[in-house]
Amino acid sequence: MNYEEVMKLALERGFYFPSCEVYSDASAGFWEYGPSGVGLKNKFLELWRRELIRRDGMMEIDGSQIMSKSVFEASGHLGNFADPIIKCTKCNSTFRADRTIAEITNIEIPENADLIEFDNAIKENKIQCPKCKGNFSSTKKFNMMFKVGIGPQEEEAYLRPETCQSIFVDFPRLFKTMRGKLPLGIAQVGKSFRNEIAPRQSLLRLREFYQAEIEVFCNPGRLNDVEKFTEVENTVIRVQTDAEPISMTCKEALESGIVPNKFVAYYLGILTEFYEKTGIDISKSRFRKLGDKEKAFYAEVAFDFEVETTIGWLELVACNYRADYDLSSHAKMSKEKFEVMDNDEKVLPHVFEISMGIDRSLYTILEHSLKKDEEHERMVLSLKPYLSPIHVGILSLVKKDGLKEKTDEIFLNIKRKFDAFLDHSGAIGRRYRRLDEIGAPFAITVDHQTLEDNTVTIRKRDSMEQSRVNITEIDSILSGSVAFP
RNA sequence: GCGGAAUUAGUUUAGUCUGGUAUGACGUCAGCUUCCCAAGUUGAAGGUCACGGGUUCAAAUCCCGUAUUCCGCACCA
Repeated sequence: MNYEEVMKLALERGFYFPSCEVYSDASAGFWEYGPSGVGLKNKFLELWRRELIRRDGMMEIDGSQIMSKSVFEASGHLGNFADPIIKCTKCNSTFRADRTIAEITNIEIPENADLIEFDNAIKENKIQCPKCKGNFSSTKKFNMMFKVGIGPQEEEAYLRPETCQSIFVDFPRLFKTMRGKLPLGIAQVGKSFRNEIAPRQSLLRLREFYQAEIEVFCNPGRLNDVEKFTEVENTVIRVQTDAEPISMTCKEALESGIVPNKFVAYYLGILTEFYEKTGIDISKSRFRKLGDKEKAFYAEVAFDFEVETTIGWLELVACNYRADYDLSSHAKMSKEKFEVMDNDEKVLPHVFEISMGIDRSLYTILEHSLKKDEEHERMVLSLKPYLSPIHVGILSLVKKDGLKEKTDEIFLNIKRKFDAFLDHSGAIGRRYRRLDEIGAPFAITVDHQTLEDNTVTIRKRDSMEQSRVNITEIDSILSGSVAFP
């Protein structure tokens, strides 16, 4: 299904909707999750924990969203996260100074150069607005971080533009107190904030968004010393270096040199295995190897995990080999020691990052799972059972003759263990359709036969098939069917 | 941020040119009916027509501003 269909479902069924929508001064780029969206998000994260955090023996932390100025001085965000911007005084259009100058004059000025350099280049080459030939204002820095003032002195601090900085600054303590051993993965789920110039397309470009980030700390001398690589060596990943993505096993990707070492190959492998279990169509995915110009300022090697949707390829995860960029910067700035012992060797660990955009992932899951069943005139959200906001609908075929009471009793017995939804009202077909739209994989219906022999029917969402089971079996059937893989 | 289009109930939509407080569908709720796939039937709730200002006896409708959404450009760690 396309963006519009997903949007309609999201609004009608409580997946997500605009923030503060009752006020007309609500800002762009802020959206909230409704009950169905939260259900899906929580289960997605539980899957993430199982497939990445627990599988690899990582630690998870939960850091502050507001962090001090020093953190971002060290991280480079205060310098590099800002673009040099010029504005046309006539038509008010905004341009990147470095790119506009390069386009018109072929003079390359690094984006973190002194602002006066841009101004001089504009003056000397008489650069005018490409749109209206107007004159440019002097160059300014536009920083995408939200600045906040702490306490009555309004001490300068920032909302984090990525969650991972807490992982870096917490690393020395975590390594010491949690008996760390390289390689060590530290993960965090939380919100990040970026003052996007043009937020758009609901969950795809937000100013306040969820990330699930993993930073794996490693000994740079032992990047091919990865025993667990055998677990994924035959896992097929799709990699794109130039024109088209190609399917290959992790082993082939490693041997061909496209992926630099076993360490990176292993994580690309388990990441693919995770996404496969979300129900996203992996045949529409690719790890796109980024060229020097596209990479973030801290990355040595970078792969974007992207998935094709009806609105194009979406970047869901950024995989960056950040080397010792972060730890050495924080060590220098804070004067703390970030080296650790790896066996008998003292090393400043390198970092491989798996930075996942949760909101975009959820959108993609919805788009890939939402299907139109023409034959039965219905929309079906074919979520994996373990990701569905509702596991099971508990329905009475009719309300009378004690069926309602029996249905209530069944609901009461399972509601703490499963996400169950009780529904008595309206035609049975409509109730099934409603459950189909929020992705509930099962519906249990109480009918007259239930009162005679204690059995109910259980309906499967995708096939619409029904079978009859004893009430005492419900728990074990559901437990097996909605369990994480 | 620039240019264009749009904004009417939970969703979708008529009405806007030609000013007189709004139409239909689906959905929701309650009842009747119905032992299995959006059925039938009776009834109900839900809109200060995005927000602010102006013109007018009167504004969803005309004018101005703002916000948001979508499309293109630009941006995107």
